[in-house]
Amino acid sequence: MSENKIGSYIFAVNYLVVFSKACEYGIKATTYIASQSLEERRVSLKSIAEEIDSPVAFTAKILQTLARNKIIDSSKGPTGGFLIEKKKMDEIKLSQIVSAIDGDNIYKGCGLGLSECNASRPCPVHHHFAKIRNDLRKMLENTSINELASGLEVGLTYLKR
Amino acid sequence: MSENKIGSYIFAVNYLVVFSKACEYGIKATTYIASQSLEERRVSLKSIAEEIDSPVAFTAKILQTLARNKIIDSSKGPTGGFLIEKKKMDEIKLSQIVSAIDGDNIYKGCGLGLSECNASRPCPVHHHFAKIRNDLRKMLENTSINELASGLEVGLTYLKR
DNA sequence: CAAATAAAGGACAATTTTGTCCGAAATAAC
DNA sequence: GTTATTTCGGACAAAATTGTCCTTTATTTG
Ligand code: FES
Ligand code: FES
Repeated sequence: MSENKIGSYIFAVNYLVVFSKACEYGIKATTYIASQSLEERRVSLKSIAEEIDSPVAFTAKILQTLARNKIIDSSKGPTGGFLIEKKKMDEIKLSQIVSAIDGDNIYKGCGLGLSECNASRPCPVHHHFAKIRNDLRKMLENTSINELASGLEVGLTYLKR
Repeated sequence: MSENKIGSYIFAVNYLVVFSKACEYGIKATTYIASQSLEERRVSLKSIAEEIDSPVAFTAKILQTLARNKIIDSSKGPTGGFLIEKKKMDEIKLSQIVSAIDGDNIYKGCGLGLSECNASRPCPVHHHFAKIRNDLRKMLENTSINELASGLEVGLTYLKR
């Protein structure tokens, strides 16, 4: 992380963030749970946090949100843990995870923070921006958890470094 | 802004943020200053903040940073204010503003927060993500302030609403 | 039924980002 | 030189996000 000064204060940089931390953890957790569900294994909070390299308690909050949104299935008690039904894996898209965690009305925002992105009254970067944002939206809507989990299972992708 | 619950707390959502607020204000301010500089007018902090609809004191910090980075020119005293030399406008790209405010090593980050984005050890979304991030980088590197300022001057684009 | 286990949930703490306030320094006009 | 104006810079405050701790609730096993 580079440090840069703005006025008197220093603030550490968060890259060209697209997802919040909560979302990052949510996507990674869901992917990991799915990959284990492919093998009929329920996974515990602890093992998830370890596998995706995330703070345990914070991850718990996110999993609760995902469970309330029926994206993942949770059960308490011994042998409990998290699971995703195989038949649902193809239906669950990245966009749903993002919506569950960061709320709806996502892709709508103006790149320069205008209260509304509107092509008939565009901000200076609208034309440049809209295409990229649209590509991102499409990508999120077209990418299924099944796809991500498969890549992980086969050892093609990784969840930590 | 939608409200969404994560666990016990409620947090307001910041869209699929790409720029920080500081960056947004920086881009808008620079664009406005440039559009006025095309007409040989220096502009004051106050008028900038008003025109781009941003908090005055916070905007001041950002303008200071941009001035230190020689992206804009500032002068004190009566008749003082901010200015961009016409001959520099073609050279100043969005990427420079972003770097000045949010620091360097921007476009490098992994979409899922891995410590490093690495194609030979990719995260599950790397393949989907890299293209979008690259498009964004190119866009920022190719868009000049002159271009943005011209659109604004002609009344094709807007800075608030 | 008791004990052990694991998620749910509430309260709270740390950090980061955003935003404010106010005096200092520079400069132009008188 | 004094005054008015405008940016600079430091300290501080608020808000949002990220992260922790601890108690409760559900469930399995013996
Ligand atoms: S109006 Fe700014 S991105 Fe569309
Ligand atoms: S490794 Fe995650 S985006 Fe490249």
